[in-house]
Amino acid sequence: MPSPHCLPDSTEDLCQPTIKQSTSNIVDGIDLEDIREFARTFKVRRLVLGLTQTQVGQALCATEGPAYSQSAICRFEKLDITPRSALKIRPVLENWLREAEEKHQQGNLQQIAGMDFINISAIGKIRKRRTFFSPEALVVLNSRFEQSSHPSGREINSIAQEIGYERDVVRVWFCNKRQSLKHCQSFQRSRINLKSSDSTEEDRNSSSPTQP
Amino acid sequence: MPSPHCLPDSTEDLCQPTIKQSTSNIVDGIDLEDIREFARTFKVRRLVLGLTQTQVGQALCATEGPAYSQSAICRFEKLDITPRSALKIRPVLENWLREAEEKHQQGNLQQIAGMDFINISAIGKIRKRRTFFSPEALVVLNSRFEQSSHPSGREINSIAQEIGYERDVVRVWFCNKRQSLKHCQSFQRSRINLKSSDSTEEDRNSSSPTQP
DNA sequence: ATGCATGAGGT
DNA sequence: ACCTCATGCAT
DNA sequence: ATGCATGAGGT
DNA sequence: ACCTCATGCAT
Repeated sequence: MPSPHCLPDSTEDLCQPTIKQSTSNIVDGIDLEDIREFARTFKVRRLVLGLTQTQVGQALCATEGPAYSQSAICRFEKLDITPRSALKIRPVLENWLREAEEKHQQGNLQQIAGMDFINISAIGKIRKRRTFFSPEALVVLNSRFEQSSHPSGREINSIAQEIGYERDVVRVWFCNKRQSLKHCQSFQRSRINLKSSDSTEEDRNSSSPTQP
Repeated sequence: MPSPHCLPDSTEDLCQPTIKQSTSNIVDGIDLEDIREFARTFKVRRLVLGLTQTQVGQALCATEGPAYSQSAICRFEKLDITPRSALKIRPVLENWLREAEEKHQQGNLQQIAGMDFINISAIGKIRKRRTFFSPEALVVLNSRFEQSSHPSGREINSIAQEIGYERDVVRVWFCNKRQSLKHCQSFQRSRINLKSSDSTEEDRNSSSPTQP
């Protein structure tokens, strides 16, 4: 398990970079380059089979082992996941792909993708409807986040009241915001690149937005 | 040429839908299904060659015929273009692909992608730096756009002043906003779908955002 | 492809 | 009662 | 992949 | 002087 609590309010630092953003080739004894190559060929072979990410996800539901959603497959192909996650998903996709290609060799063109599901939901708890924040609310949320990424309970109450959304929805927004920021380490990395020799253009066009 | 001026301020209507969003199979005598299939196999074969969209774009620069940027290739593969555009790009990609695969059959693995360009810019006019609008400015712009998608010269002046950006940058924002909206026709199309029979849940969770 | 929601596991 | 992390649903 | 910029062609 | 449309650059 990695160390906990490594976001000390400065918008810097990172815990679990995604593979895509990692520059090194081996992390925690995991060969990232190997995973990168598999992700690439997986995508090619999936497309050759003529299948969408959604279809693969449905097909996985029909197998014995663990299943993954379209979202997970999308993130795997983009390498938008931590090495640890990739290590879990990879064998599942690998095994499924092998079997799918075998069936394809024979003529079972129909049997590869899972049947179109008759969405058997309506079982168990109903999931809360997704909240959409208005642009105005997002302005407030983001500016509050810049002030403090870990607002206290009282602060959350006040923010929720200000923008007119449920308290818990605001709390979760901060959780998700923190989580997504962790995957954004590559922010401002290679800056000293080769450019035009003079700095004239650099000065001429200040990118400061407020200048009425 | 299609009819001009078909955005009568109601956020409805559409002139040039993209192929992706078109539901019919033939438009203006162009076989969309045919283009869809080519786009799919183009992507597969590009990936089999191990090339990125960027590399294809660079390779096209090295050929005689017309060249296209990575952006154009991306939009073609996603079918995020009008049928008319697709008809222009398609033969270019088709010819390039054939030649690339021939070279690949022989062993010229290196010669397929264009050489890494030593970006010979700094010739001719310098392009204006891209403007980034702050979330606050976007809130204003979008609300003004809802009021009127074709603000007069005076109105543009006043908006520019209000948000503190150059007048022309604001004008162009409205142009681009109108343009991108045209490609968004599929907004609210299939609404009468099969759902849970009762309407209880429909009422319980009003999606109106402001409810403090 | 991505933003909000869930749930397991932890303090 | 909060958090993180992996992951999914619905867009 | 996508938002702002450019330029051709048009009123 | 405005517009649309196709397209590119830089993110």
